Amino acid sequence: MKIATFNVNGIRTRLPQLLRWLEREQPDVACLQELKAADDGFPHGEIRAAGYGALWKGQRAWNGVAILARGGEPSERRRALPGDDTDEQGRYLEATVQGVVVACLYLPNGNPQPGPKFDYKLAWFERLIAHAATLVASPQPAILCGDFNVVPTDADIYDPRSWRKDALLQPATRECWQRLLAQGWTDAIRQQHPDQRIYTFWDFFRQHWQRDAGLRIDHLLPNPRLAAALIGAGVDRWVRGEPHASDHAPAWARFDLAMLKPSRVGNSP
DNA sequence: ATGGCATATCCTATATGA
Repeated sequence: MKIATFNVNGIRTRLPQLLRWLEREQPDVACLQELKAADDGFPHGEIRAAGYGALWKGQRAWNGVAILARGGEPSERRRALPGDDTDEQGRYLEATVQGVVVACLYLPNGNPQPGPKFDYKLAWFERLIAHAATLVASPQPAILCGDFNVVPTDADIYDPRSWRKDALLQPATRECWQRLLAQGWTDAIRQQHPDQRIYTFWDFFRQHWQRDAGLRIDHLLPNPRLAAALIGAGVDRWVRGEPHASDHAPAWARFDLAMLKPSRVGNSP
């Protein structure tokens, strides 16, 4: 089972690129972020025609997340993080696909920092950590994937010097990331490639893509039960080099679900 | 400190992104 995450940066503008990627890479699950479209602007017909069932939480102009499932329909579990009923932003969606709990998230950017946007980022992160605690120890396989807007270490960026004040590299941001992983989540790409420079985002400025000056901010975190079946991870870099590309490339992890022993939950004793 | 580019909408101007 190949699970992928892709910040499309506008799903209507990016639809041709998205469909080409789905056709070529055939992910079983695709978590999308930054739809930048309201619910009724989601191109459900085209995505269904490409062979994918979909759940989405839209928002006009900004944010917005979706979960696509190849050859089936994701089964919805939640449409927002718990912990703040006043938070209207479309940044979280959770569903079950083929028995795997898939959380699609778009963590706030947080710039400029310090300031209210950075406060919102950290508060959102705390809500994620609290909710993730309920998923990590589950006997059910689960995975958190999305645009975390976190550069975990200085090995995850081409050169940290000009980014030191950025919200993505702040010690407080990285401390939240460490605390999340300490629950037992596995950073799939880093686990599979401990020493490689791997990026998922290259901004549109200063020829950063052409110079491979990127950041690793899109992540896939399986819980211990699912991590036992992890057999590969990577980034579909070719997508970033396409005409009219998003500034992110899709990241993915592959699991051999046959490796999982039967769960005690939902099975006869 | 600013801007480089790209996307969105209240679209020839402004907010947001990372």
